[in-house]
Amino acid sequence: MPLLLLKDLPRYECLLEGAKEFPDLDPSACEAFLHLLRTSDEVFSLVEKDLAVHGISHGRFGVLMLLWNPAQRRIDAAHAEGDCPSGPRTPAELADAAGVTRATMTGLIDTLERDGLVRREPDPTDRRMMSVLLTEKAERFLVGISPDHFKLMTRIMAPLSESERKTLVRLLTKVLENASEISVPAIEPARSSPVIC
Amino acid sequence: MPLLLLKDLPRYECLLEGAKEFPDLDPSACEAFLHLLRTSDEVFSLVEKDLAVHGISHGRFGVLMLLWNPAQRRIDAAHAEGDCPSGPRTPAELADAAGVTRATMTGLIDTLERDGLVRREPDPTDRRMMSVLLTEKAERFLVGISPDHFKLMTRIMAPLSESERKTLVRLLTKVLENASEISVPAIEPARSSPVIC
DNA sequence: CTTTTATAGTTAGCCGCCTAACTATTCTCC
DNA sequence: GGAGAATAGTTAGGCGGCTAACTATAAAAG
Repeated sequence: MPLLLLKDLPRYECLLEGAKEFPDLDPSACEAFLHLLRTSDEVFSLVEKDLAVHGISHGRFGVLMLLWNPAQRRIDAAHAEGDCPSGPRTPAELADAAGVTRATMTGLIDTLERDGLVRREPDPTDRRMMSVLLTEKAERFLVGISPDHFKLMTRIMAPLSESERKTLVRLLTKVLENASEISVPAIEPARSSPVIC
Repeated sequence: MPLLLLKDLPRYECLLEGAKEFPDLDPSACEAFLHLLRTSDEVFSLVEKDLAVHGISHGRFGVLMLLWNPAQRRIDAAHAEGDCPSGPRTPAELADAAGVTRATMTGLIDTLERDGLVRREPDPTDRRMMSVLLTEKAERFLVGISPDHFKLMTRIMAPLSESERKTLVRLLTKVLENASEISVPAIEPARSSPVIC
C-alpha cells in the first residue's frame, strides 16, 4: 500500500481548528479516516517488508495464495460444495478475485512465470482462455513461507483482545459496506491538469 | 492504495478450517488483519477516484496539502508556537512528512512543477537545499477541492456514531503503535527469486 | 587548511498499478 | 451461416512507489 500519507497524524485540536475554517470538515470523521489509512499503511508496509525478505512482492504473493488451495485434497475427498470453493484459475478470475485489472494480472503472471512459480496452459475448450497453474516450486515456497506470514498477522493484532478484534471487524465492516455503496460521481473524466472549481 | 487483496474476504469458518492445517494461523487475528486492509483499500480507492475527477493523484494532492497552511495567517498573527506548526518546505522534509523516499518526492515535485502548482527555489543560505512553494493556482485549486474532500471523508465515516469513531480510533491506535515497534528482521536481503525455506 | 564524512537532491532502472487500444476467439441473432 | 457484439488476453505507455548510485555542497576531523 504505497500511499502518500501523513506520517504524523494531526492532533484533534488541529482538526477542530480546521473545522472553524472549513464547515465541511467533520473532526471525528476526519480523525477516524486518517487513522484508518495510516494504520493500514503501516501494517501493509510491514507485510511487504516481511515478504520482501523471502524475495517476493505482495502482489505476486497474493496471486500464489489465490491459486493455492492446501485444503484441496480434503475438499475433493469430502466433495464439500461451495464452502471453500476451488480457487480461480484463469487470469480474468484471478484479476477479479484480487481486485486488479486484467492487464495488471498479465504482468504479475509474467513475472511469476519467469520465476518458475506458475505456468500458463491453454484451455482445451475455449482457445481464448488460459489456465494458470502453480508449479511444485511454488507449493514448496508457500508451505515454507505461510507459517511466518500467519505469525506476523498474529503479532500485528496481538495488542487487541478477542472482543476488541470482534469490535474492530464490526466497525470496519460498517465502513466497508458503506464505502462499497458510495460511487464517486465521475461526471467528468480526469483531465491532465487539476481543475480549478 | 493499489494493493492486491482479496475482494471477498474468507468466511470465518474457512479461517477456522485453515487453522487446523496451519497451527500458526490465528483466526481472529487473521480476520481483523484482512478486514483492516480490505476496508482501507476500499476507502482509499474511493478517495483516489474522487481526486481523479479533479485531475490530481492522491500522492500529488498529499504534497499540496503538506505545503498548504490555510491557517498560516492566523498563526502568524497569533504567533502560536508549535500548535499547528508551519509545514515542511524542503523536498526532504516533505518526503519525511509524507512517508516516501526523497527520490519519490523528487518525481512528485517534478510533475507538480510541470503542472504549475508548485515551484522550486534555491535556498539562499545552503546551496544544497531547495524550497518548494505553492503557486497561486495551487491555492485556488485547494480552496476549490477541499470542501468536496472533507465531505467525502464525512460520508465514508457516516455509518459510525461518535462513540464508535472513538472506539475505532482507539483500536487502530493500539495496532499502529504495536506495528511501529515491530521491525521485520531483514536478516537476509531480498533475492531475485523466492527463497524456498 | 585539507581530507573525510555527512547531507540534499537528482537520476536510472525495476516493479506494480492504471487506462486504452489491440488481436483472437466465441457468441448472438437475423 | 455470416455480421456484429461480447469476451479473454496482451501490449503500450503513464504514474508513483522503491533502491542504488551519483553530484554538489557543507560540516567535521586531522
